[in-house]
Amino acid sequence: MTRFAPSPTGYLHIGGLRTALFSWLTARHNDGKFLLRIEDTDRARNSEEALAAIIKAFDWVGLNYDGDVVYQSKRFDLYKQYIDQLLAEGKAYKCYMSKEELDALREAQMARGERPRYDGRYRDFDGTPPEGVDPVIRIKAPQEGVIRFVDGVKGEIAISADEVDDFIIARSDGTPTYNFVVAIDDALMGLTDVIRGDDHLYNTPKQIVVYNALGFKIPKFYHVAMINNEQGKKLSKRDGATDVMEYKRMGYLPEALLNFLVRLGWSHGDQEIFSLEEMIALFDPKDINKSASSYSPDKLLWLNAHYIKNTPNAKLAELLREFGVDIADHDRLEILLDATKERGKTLVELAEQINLILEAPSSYDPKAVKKAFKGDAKAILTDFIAMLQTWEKPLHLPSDYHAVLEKLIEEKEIGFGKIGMPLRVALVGALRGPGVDEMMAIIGVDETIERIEKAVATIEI
RNA sequence: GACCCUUUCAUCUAGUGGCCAAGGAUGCUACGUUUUCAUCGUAGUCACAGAGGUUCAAAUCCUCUAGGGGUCGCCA
Repeated sequence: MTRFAPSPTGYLHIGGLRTALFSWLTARHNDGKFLLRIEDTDRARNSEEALAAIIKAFDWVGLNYDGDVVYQSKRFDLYKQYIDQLLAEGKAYKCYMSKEELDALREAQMARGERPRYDGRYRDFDGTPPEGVDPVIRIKAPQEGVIRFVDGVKGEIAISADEVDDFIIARSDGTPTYNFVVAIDDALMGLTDVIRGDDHLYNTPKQIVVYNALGFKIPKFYHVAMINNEQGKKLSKRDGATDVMEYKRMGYLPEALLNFLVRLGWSHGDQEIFSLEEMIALFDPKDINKSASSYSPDKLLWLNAHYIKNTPNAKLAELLREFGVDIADHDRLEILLDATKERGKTLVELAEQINLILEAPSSYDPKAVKKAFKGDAKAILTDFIAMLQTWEKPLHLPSDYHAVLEKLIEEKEIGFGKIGMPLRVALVGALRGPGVDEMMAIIGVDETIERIEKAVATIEI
C-alpha cells in the first residue's frame, strides 16, 4: 500500500511524477493499492486549477490510483479528535507565544550559531495565559536521546532528539498542520511504504513523534534523492520543462517519459528499455539509488524516438491530431507513417515530416536547387513526367513508382542520382526526407506530376 | 550558521573486498548501409572527487578534507 500526496499549489512537477511512479510501481509490483491524497490543509495556498492540472497529468501518463482521492481539507473533524485526545492525555499542550516572540527567539538562536527551535517554554505551563492570544497546539517531542529509523534507500538514520522541537500540530485558528495530518493519514489509510522526496527526510522524525504519541504503526520510509539539472544544481524552468504536461505539448509519449524517469535513480542491470509491465515486474524500491541524479534531456529524446518507432500507425495517427496533422483517413496511412516515423524524435517533429510530404513545397531550398537543378535535370524530369503519364500499369505502391524510375534510368543510361536528386527537390523542396518512391506513392501520381511540372517551370536554361 | 544526506565517464548508471588496467546506455566523432535525410550497424572517445589508513588484495571498509544537495515556518 503506497500513496502519492501532492499539495495543490502548482502543476505536477517532473520530480513529483518520478516519486509517484516509484510509489505506483511498488504498489503494483506487490499487488497492493496506490492511493492519491491531496494535501490541502493550508487553505490560503490551494487552488482548484492546480488540483485539476495534477489529476490531468496523472491521467495522461496513465498512472491509475485506487479508490477515491482523499482530501485532507475534508478530514478536519478527524484531526480535531486526535488533537483533543493528545491534549487530554497531556501529550500536547497549548502555547501562547506570539509570532513576534518566536521570531525573536529564532534570531537569537541563529546569532549564537544554534539550530533555531522552539524552547518549550509552555510545555509545562500552568499559570495564567496571556490575554488576547489564541494559542497554538504543540506536541511533546522527546527531550533526549535519538530518533532512529531505517530508511529503505539511505539506510539507518539517527537524528538527535534535540533537533526535533515541540512542533505545532494545530494553528491558532485550530487548523492542523502538515506533519501531524500526514502521519495520521498515512497510518489510517494503512500505508505500508511511504516513498517521497528526500526533502522530507527531516519531517520523518517529527512524524514518528506523532506515530508514537498516537500509538500508530510506523511504515517503511524511502527517501528518494532529488533530480538536479545537468550542472548538479536544483532543477529550474530554465533547464527545460518541469511541468509534466509540457512534455505532452512538446510531443513526448508518456511511455517514453516514464521509461526515462524510472531510470533516473533506479536501474536493473544494463537494461534501458522498460515497458510498463517490465517495470512493474522488476521494480523494487530497495534498488533506488542514494544519490541525486541530473536531468539531461538527450536520453529522453532517444527514448521518445524509440517509442515512436514502435507505436502502431493507427495509434500514431490519432496522437498526431493534437499536433495539427489529421491523417487518420489518409489512404496511404501505412506507407506515410512507415516512411516518416523513424525521422521524428517527437510528435512535433513527426508532424513536420508528414507535412513536408503532404504539402507541396512553397519554395525550394537554394542549396538543394544548386545541387540538383543543373545539367540536364530539366530534361530528365520532363521525360519522367511523360513516362508517368503513359505508364500502363497501376501506380499505387512505392515499388510501382520504382519500376518507372528503373525504366527511365535504363533508357537514358543514367545513374539513380541524376533523377533522384532533382525529383526529391521537386517533390519536397529539399534534399532530405523519405525515399522518393514512398513519397510519390503517398501523394499519388497526379500530385507528383503537378509538383514536378511546377519545379520544371522554375528551372532555367 | 547548525544539522542531515550524497560523491563511478559530459549525462543516466552496473559494481556490495579478488571476476574491474571498471561494463552498458545516451551524447559526441568516424566509418559502413541509404540516390538524400533519418533509422540501423561497427568502431573510437570519456570516470572510481582528493588525501590518509585497514588488508595479501579496495571503486567497494574506516577517517579526514573538498564539492553538491536538503532542512531549520502558525508552508507542504
